[in-house]
Amino acid sequence: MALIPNDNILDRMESVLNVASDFTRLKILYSILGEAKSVSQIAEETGASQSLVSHQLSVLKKAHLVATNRAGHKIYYVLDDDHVEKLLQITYDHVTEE
Amino acid sequence: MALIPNDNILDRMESVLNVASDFTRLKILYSILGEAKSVSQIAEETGASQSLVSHQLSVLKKAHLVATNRAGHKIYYVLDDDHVEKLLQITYDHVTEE
DNA sequence: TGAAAATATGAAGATTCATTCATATAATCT
DNA sequence: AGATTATATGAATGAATCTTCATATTTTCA
Repeated sequence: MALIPNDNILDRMESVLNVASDFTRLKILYSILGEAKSVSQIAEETGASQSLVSHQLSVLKKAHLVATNRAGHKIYYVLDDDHVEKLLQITYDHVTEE
Repeated sequence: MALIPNDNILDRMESVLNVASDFTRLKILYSILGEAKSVSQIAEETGASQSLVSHQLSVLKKAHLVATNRAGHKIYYVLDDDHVEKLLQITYDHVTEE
């Protein structure tokens, strides 16, 4: 009964979900959930290479899923807003419940 | 600070999000949100071809985002559970709020 | 200024995937 | 059984994308 959103909104929804739907990027998002981390910290914690983490962070940033704070020559990444954490939580619930 | 879920859970999360992250499939999900619809009804409402809708419904069903009820020679599709509707709502909110 | 540390970027290969077209299966009705 | 309606499936193609390797940029400090 709900109306289908217009194409512009669907395109943006597709983009957000698509960016979230990757093993490495999910690991990165969980890595910085609740605590800002630098690129090298993220690489170490996720086990992914520096180059891969940097590439994927730029994808996440373009899609506004993460944001940055510069401190010296380190760059700290954080989740962009609460929606991202909620998205992770609901997806987690969906795959773990029953 | 949150622990990164194990690889098995991340794989399943990636799969759910990936399946949701497609223009046609998003249209289909909204089409059956709140009301079961047959394949032909979905095709008409979304403007996608019968073949494409059938292909994408099978993708959605394999990922447990939709479920089916047979009635005569029509097959009615519904959202699998509440998480799917919540996933749509949060993603919608993320792209429309500011 | 030069070296070192931290991050970003470009190219390339391999894989995945959305869509279309044609055809097959399944169920209903006469 | 045959015709019709509803849905599913297989092959093929073109486009998108994840990852690695090599290199570039940026910032700090001696």
